[in-house]
Amino acid sequence: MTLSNKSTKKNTTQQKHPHYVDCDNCSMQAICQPIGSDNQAIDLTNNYLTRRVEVSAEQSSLLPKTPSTCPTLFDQASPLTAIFAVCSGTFKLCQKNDAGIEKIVGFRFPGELMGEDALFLERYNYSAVALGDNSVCEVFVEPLSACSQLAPELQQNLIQLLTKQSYEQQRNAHAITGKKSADCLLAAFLLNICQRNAKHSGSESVFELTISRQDIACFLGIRRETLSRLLSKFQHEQLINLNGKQLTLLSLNQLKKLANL
Amino acid sequence: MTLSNKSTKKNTTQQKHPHYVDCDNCSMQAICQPIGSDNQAIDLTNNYLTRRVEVSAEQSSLLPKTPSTCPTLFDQASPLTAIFAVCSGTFKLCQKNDAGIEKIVGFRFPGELMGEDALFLERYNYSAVALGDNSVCEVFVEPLSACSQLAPELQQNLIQLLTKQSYEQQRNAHAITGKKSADCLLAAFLLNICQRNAKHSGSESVFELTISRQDIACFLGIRRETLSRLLSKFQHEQLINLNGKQLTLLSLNQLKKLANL
DNA sequence: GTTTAAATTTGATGTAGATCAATAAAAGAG
DNA sequence: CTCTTTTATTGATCTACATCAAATTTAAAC
Repeated sequence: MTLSNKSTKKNTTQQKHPHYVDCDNCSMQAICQPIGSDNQAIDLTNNYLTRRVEVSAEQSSLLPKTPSTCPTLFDQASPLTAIFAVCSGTFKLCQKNDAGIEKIVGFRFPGELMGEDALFLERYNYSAVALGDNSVCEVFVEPLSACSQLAPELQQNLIQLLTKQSYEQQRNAHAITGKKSADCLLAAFLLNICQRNAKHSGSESVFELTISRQDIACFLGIRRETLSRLLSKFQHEQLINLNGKQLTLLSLNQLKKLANL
Repeated sequence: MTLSNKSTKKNTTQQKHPHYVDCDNCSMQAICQPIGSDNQAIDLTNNYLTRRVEVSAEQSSLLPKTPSTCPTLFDQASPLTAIFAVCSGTFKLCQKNDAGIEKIVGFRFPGELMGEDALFLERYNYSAVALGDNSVCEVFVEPLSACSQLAPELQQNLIQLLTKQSYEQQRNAHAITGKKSADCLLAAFLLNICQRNAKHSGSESVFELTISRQDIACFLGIRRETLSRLLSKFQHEQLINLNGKQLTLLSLNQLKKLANL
């Protein structure tokens, strides 16, 4: 187990999110494990890594709830200081275009990265907002860069991480874009989020949907009314079941058929 | 000038594409220039780089014209051997999903990369097809990898290249996805391709459109009939002019307004 | 608990773009 | 050059989704 005592303590004080990701299933793994496979492995990670930092709505509970005090991990266009891996909870990634119109460009679940695509411009490409009480691992870029100059293996791992991310990014984009009908789009989305959460939620077909209808609709590029109608339709057709926030996919096969066609 | 004599010769024997990209404007630059800024710079590039390879429809002119003999640079799912930069011409990138439905996931213009996102899986994620008579620079991955083990600076440059690509990829995706109306989508697309070609075509508002209507429509996710109607509408509204393959954007401002809203 | 506000669902109607169908214009073949 | 095939444009209709509007549920505030 790679967690420090401090982190474990945090885990016991807050039980709302039982689904912490294993380090083994985390995309950050390439750069946050001690390098070298022998017994004399050096652990450089202390220089740049902080594990399980909480990012919660409660952090700012004393302040009035305005958009500016919402639980934002980092803001679009601000200078890159660290890249993050989600430990628990869900984040939404928002991007404003030149015209100032805000769009949700993605969601991040445990084991997934945020901010790593800012390494080029050294400014974040989107804002990351916590949906509920979340936690993240934080990798500070400056010391990471310094360490990777010294350790070729770390640098190699960083390349591996970046190429993997590039691939994942494209794959997720492809899962959504180019779907014609809204049915198709929604089916693809539901399958996508359940699959991405399968490893730590324990099931491929059950997921706690903390994302609001508004946010899902915005991400998919449809109206919330349309989304609502479709969810109802899917439920009537026994494709899914929605019980509060608990989403269950009842027929993976039928959903896949819908999503691919 | 960084081109070899051989390359320059090729340039004179084939005049159909006057718009070869400058190496200075090419995304491959980080890894295809001699490293070290001093006079004793070593040139490792001979080990893995071949400049200006032609990829043309004419290559296979003796064979019957079937889809299988079309000028494909590489095929989706085949093992990664090299990554490419476009020197001249236009490529379309096609991707088949699990259901076997083919989609155009992008176009590549001079100075842009192809196949670099295959470094993780070591298999190409899409097929690259030349539209007309094109040329590319070819970087063989195995020797590149070997060289980068020896030269930390090259490895650093490779990281830079990958992070830049990740950023560009996301930016281009964002330019297209999430646009509601087809007008908006088309305006964004026209601006995008003209901008990406501005440096080597010499103009931000003129572009030789070698891509077929079918391919554009497929990429944008609309029907060719709709595309046709929109192009006619744009022409009536004096937003663009189409003369054969010559596309001219008549009002960048109005197009931008259309694209952003 | 009650009250208020926000989020979600359901209903009625309008419109953008798909689909079907027919020309028209380019591009190849001989 | 003519003939054939492919690609692009224009027209008529149909449908999925957006939009406007109201009801209902859920969550937050007190």
